[in-house]
Amino acid sequence: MGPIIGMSPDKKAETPGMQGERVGLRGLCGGAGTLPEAVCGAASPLATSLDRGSVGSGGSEDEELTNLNWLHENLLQNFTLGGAGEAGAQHSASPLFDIEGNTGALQNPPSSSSASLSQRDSLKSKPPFSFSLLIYMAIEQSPSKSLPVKDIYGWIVQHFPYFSSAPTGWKNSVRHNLSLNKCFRKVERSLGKLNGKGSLWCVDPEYRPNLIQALKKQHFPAAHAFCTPPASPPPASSPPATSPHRHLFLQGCSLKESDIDAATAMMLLNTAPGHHHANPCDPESPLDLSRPDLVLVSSDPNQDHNYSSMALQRCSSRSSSSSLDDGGPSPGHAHHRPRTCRAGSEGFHSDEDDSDLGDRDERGGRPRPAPRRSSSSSVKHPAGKRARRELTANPELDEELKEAAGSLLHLAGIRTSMDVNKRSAKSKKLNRK
DNA sequence: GAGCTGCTAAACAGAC
DNA sequence: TGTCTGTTTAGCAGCT
Repeated sequence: MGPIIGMSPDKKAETPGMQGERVGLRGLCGGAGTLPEAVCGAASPLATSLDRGSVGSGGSEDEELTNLNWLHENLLQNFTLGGAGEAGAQHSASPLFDIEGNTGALQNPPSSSSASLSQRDSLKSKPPFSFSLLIYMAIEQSPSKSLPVKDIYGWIVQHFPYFSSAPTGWKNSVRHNLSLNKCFRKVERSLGKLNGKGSLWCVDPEYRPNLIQALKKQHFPAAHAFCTPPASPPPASSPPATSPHRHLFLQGCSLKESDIDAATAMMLLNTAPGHHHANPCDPESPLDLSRPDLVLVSSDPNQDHNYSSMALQRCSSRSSSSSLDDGGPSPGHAHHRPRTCRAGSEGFHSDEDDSDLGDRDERGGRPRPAPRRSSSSSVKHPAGKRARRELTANPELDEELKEAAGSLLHLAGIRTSMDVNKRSAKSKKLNRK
């Protein structure tokens, strides 16, 4: 996978403030970077960045420091503030949350220091994340693990004020990413689409590891902020986009600092105990979020674990390219449609057999989508997928179905992926011998 | 230099 | 009708 650092080094003259953050995280963490590895190292990147950020705010900080500031200001602030910082997060000049948990920082007007000036400047900088990661973060931070495009916009704008003043082209990019990126799946919003147009978008669990790995590669130091619980819990009325942090705080502290990075932080969003909950803040959500069985992407840790375990295994067995788009499944794994969720349904892939009929495009086996203007049909697909996914959300039932389907297909002479896996395993063993 | 990846812009059509 | 949404294509640039 290529430059996942995203917001790729600019090709054009962009909004002011871009030049300072051009170096990006790669510049930070690159071995040849001007900053020592300690900045990106596992020892205490957060403290380092904070120290540097605070020290460097007054003077001849280089671009890397600017980036650290950016990380500090944008991410630490927005993430650690959580729901409590909702109002503040909407304003680029919102005060930082003290990493030590001291909310006293909230009392200090940001305009009182020179650092706040740089904060405001950097907040208008383009974040060093690719759109796919931004979307991923937005979706992952939603309680329902699914968001409509509009909410994704909102999340991005809220957490990255750069986009609030940026030309609207980025929205096109977001939509483009949602459509094109296999990591994101469209979900039927509800029966009848009572709540506006568009669908919900969720992260394909199968590709979540890819996204996580992409985040990992960013060495997102601010993720360590997830370890720092806020002094006061966010209000219950905290918006869905930030509420998951509460869970993050709960679990993050038990982890080694060195083990925590953006990826794990994001994972914690999903694995924090008791994470699954309804979305009280999203009355519009037609999904009954309190019922994980109805939620396409379950937020239940166990469910999700089972749900994506196979995908994880597969992803781990895949090439380490960590491509968001195409780090995807090996050719052996049928992926007829990018958004088709196959995670957790290994061996129950009757759809795989009928799929792959279409040719794949040049990018890593992603099937070329249906002819143009097929959006309506593609929208209808998730229903079947959802049903399948809901079935697979129950491991026992899933196993039964797998076996039943496997038996039927076996009788019919169709080799299921389960069989394929078994055979491949056998063949591997034989080959080793 | 090729291939891959990501970003951007544009066009188009359907849904609301 | 206008806006939003989703899809697709194309071009460009950076990285490996």
